[in-house]
Amino acid sequence: MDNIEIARLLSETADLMEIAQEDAFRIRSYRNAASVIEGYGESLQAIAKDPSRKLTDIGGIGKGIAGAIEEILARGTFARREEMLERYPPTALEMLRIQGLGPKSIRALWDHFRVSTLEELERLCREQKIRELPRMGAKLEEKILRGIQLYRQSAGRFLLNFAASAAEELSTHLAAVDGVRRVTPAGSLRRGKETVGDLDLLVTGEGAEAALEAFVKHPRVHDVLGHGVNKASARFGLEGLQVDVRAVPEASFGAALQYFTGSKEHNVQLRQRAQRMGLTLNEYGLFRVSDESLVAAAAEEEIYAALGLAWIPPELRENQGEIEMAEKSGFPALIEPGDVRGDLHMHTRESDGRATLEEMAEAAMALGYEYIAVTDHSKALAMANGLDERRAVDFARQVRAFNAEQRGIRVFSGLECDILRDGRMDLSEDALAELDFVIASVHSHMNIETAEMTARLMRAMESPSVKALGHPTGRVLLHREAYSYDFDTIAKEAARRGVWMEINASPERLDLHAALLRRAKALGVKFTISTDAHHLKHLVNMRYGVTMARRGGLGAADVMNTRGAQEFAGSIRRS
DNA sequence: GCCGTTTTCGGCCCGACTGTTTTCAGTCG
Repeated sequence: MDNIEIARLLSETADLMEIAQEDAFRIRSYRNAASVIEGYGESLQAIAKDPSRKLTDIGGIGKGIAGAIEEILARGTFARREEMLERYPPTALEMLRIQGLGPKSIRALWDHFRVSTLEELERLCREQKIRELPRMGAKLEEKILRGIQLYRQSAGRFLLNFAASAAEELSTHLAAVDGVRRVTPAGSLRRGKETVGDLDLLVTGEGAEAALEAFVKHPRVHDVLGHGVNKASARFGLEGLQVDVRAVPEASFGAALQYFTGSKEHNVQLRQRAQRMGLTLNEYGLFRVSDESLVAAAAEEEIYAALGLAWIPPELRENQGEIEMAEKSGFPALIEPGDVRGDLHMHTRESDGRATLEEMAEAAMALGYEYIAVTDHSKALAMANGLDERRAVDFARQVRAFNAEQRGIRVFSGLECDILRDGRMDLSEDALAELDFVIASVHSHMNIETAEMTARLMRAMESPSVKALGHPTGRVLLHREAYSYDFDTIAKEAARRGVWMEINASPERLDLHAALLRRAKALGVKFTISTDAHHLKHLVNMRYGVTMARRGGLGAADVMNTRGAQEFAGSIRRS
């Protein structure tokens, strides 16, 4: 039982307690504990086992929740959660994910209709029954129907970091089997797609068949859907991510990797190309049609080369013009994780982060960064304890003192300043001018009309302090659509003013995405890649942002935080 | 349920929008 799962059980229970309308502060304690545990560096299981340690020494965990955690570690659940699940169906948790439905409405629906499935809820909306309840009407029925639709679209897909950590866990497990030569993720995970439907793992070596056996016996693998000598499929973890493990002969590894990496559309194009050349391509290799002789199979590079193409980075294999590029000129070098020299968006305890400035700086230094910008929220985000003018200026002073100590990393004082509804900055220009690096972000009024949102962002960029637009589309993967504005207009203006666009590396956002990155780059925009870390452990999410940049065809030169500290400092200096 | 203390009980974050109302509850961030 790892920390993430403990956190999930606590947070789930908090959701159910909310439906049960229990004391709001008690619920908050559960949520707070869940968030602390999720970001906690050490395994709670290890701490619980160690007689010299106490769970209650962790801030946010008191006697009650420590008891719950011990119960979870002993038997996988705890009394209050079980009690809640008896009162409300597990679908109540699903309903909470539907936008527009909150705990009170779910409670009312349950009390009056005993709604226990999404299908029933959908039917009640269509039959216009919801409006029979107090304070509920036609608009809400429509909103719920839209919400259910969005929920269904996102169901069965998983965030990139979830798929990556599942892949790592399983790869380690399978690589330990005797005779296994290598375990390689393929599919949308290898392409770095924002969300992953299922996970493909290729295993080579004499032990490959034994690895399939080990896979289906893994403690977190269940619901085995199929298990032969070449392939095993099953579900992984509580979330039920489908995983396909394939045993692949070493001699055709390249062909298999190419085939199972996809995308489907990319592969269709490749096969058509092969056909035109009198060749045929499948997961076993590239063959001559005339005499069925093998042309290439062992390595991807050989296959692409035999098709007259430069090797195509997996992130680009989406049939978006990459084949034409591979045919003509090949690719300019894409940005690599090692190119990034600093992280320019993170939060500390000053607002809604979990660590201090010093802790963040130290962790960033351990990652090899030369500099960071600490960018807490501004006061409009009251729930995040955002900074007002006085605190922002104090903070800048604090950062100057930190830098004076020469601790081996440079910190830029920053702010993620809210863009108010009318496009004004949340803090005065005087206060913003004290800071080194101001990101402007939208966190409210996200459903306004296209024209109004466009004007709002245009006005935000008028502030001379604004250096970058944070999470520029505002999308939250599997949860919320991007807000609507004229992207080209904003990108052009950003390019003209030298305002950079952020690639937010948080796996929930990955914002901007590939298509908009291409568009913005073509319009002359420069970018930053930053993690938006709220915990120390979020700092490692940088790699997902780099993946996104690669998918958008960016090189190191397009990204400002690949510059060394000196040069970067020069680029944010006020003229 | 946690925390911190003026140490065992009181405080814990809040503003705005939406859709439903006719003064506000529920949701969201």
